[in-house]
Amino acid sequence: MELDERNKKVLQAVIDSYIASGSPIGSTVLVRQYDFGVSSATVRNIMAELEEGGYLTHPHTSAGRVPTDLGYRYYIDSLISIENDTDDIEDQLRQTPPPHKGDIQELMEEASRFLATLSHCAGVVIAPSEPEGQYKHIEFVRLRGKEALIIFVTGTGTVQNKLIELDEHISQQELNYFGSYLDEQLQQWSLHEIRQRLVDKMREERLGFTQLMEETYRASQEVQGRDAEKVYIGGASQILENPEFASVERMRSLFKAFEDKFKLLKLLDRSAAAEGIKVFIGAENPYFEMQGCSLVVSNYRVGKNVVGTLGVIGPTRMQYKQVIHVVDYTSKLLSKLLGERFQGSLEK
Amino acid sequence: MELDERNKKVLQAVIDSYIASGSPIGSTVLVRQYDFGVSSATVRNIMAELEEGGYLTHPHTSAGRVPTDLGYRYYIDSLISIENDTDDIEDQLRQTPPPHKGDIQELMEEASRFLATLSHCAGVVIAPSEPEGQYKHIEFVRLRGKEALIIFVTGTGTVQNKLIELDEHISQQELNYFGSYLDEQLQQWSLHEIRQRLVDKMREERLGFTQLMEETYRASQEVQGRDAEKVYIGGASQILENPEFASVERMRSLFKAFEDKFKLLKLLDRSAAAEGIKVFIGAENPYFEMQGCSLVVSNYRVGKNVVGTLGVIGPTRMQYKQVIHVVDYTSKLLSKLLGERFQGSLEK
DNA sequence: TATTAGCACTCTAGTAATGTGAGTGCTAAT
DNA sequence: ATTAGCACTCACATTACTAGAGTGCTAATA
Repeated sequence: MELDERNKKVLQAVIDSYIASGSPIGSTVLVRQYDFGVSSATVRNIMAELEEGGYLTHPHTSAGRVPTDLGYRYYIDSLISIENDTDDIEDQLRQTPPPHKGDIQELMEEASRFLATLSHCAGVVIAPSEPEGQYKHIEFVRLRGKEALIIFVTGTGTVQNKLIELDEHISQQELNYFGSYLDEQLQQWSLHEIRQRLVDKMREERLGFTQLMEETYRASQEVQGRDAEKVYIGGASQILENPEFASVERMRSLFKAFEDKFKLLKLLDRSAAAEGIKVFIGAENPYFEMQGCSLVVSNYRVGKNVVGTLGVIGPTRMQYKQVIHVVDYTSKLLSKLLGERFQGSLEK
Repeated sequence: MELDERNKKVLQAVIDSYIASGSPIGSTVLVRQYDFGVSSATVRNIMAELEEGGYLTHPHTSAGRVPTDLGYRYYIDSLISIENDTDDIEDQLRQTPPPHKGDIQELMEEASRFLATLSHCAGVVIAPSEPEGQYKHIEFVRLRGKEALIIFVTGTGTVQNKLIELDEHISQQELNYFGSYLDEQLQQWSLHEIRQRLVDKMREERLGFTQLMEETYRASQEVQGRDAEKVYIGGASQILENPEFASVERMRSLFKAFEDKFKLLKLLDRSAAAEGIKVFIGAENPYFEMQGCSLVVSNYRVGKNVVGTLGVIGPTRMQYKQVIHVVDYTSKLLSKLLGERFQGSLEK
């Protein structure tokens, strides 16, 4: 269904007004607030058309109109760019202290809180996966008995470690030897390649470190995914400020959903592939059965590589314009902050 | 005020019944449920006495009695041990999969969830601080430019790392040299002693590594506290199952409190000193202004050393008997699990 | 003297009755 | 095509009423 210019204007007005007030919008209120140059009766007719088109609904006969998911969709896709009054949020952006450098974990936590504070919704950040899994250094440390620790240091300064158990009784010297052997290899090869080469080496040469290699291989695989699995949720209580979550039942299910971070991960990961900002409205969210929630997601990158996802979860009735702006800003900010760290490692 | 045997029995009955039902307890209901051998009128008189003593209150004139904080206090201190019917919870304990070994972080997360599942409240665990800060190994890794990474490996296999910046341009060889020097020292000295010795050495001998030592010293201090600052909250949504948190306002403030992990940390740490299980009822909680919440805390240890705190946060009206049991059980379980890891390091 | 039966009194929670007002949808006039 | 006018609808708030659980007091009882 095509919308003519006037209908668009009314739809936008209804949604803007509804987002601002939270209660259904009636024709009289609308003409008083916006100046369409027509009477409320005409607006009523237009609204009826929009309802027929599926953009608006009625909670009940004698109530005003409320946007549907489709309405929001249209709003996001076609209407939101018409005007660009994001000055107020721009101010807030400048006033809110940005996440600062430090521990990667802290950075992620702060970023999620940053998102939450500015959007008044829950902020979500998925930790960066190491780009191409380049390691700068691999270290073996003997612990008691058969146990040893493999330490992976990435170019970004992230350190991962994994406890392994060795069958044979390998001395620290031997471990050091193997470690420096690996280090040498690391000068040329990415983790992915090393994995391959390790397996190859194991077949052709019968090195004494067969088992150790095998363990290292496994450990690197596990360690690889570990960071990427981390989901940081900040300011979840922000979302409760919203009147639509006044019902205890909804609140509870929302928080249950937050606790199941794995699902969230899947949800966000799904959108990581595409470029730019994505908005998922209400029932469009596949894994997130929570009704009445929207999602604004983007991803952040280092250089050309997308390394992580971040976004905002809030009620369907959220301040899309501002939230989109905030998410966009944060993703660029995070990319920049991470870029400063990664730079060195890429020129290795 | 002294309570005679019969009054105690009634108080216990009221609290038990109130904990079970959640609604104020009237005299008639009570005599029907428990057999005191007296009529409801007498029970009414007793209740009036108990109210005078401050153990019970009235929500309003024509309602039953509800325990006060003082009532709960008396219940915990004097009444709860009289009977010991924790068989049902014992069953659940056995049926719930215990936290298993693995990453320390995972272990903590699982422990907090374990607590939550069994107590139907929020579970809180504070990560173990390293006992006496013994390090097994210290490693330096050069990154780009002036940056370097110090890696601390504890006897328990926990790895901590800290990014530092060096003024001079120290080569990896020099770093290795200094690292092995430290490693050598570590054979004899605990971190605490090394700290001291580092400072001393810096004064008497004029080693070339002055700045590096200083950085290492600072880093170790920071790293030392880092783990202990971590608060794991599991199953926060469990607490919402409780009817007393039906009000959105209370729910919100509770979750806000959860987000302020630092306060929680203080709150729990305060109780870490004392032995055994501690119960803080309602307004007894100092930093936790949240009304109507109780806290059951214990700590866990490795060998003789208390290394961390764990507990449960729930409504004042919680199943104390069972929760206390669960917290006790979990603290012992965690001590055992950690003990298995630490054992090796202590015999170093 | 402690206990108990009986009864008047209190207060909440739930239900029904009622009114108000915002808002629609239709029709007829412009 | 637009608009004024009007009947109609429905949620929401207010009020009134009732039922019931529970207390606290008093007088009778063992």
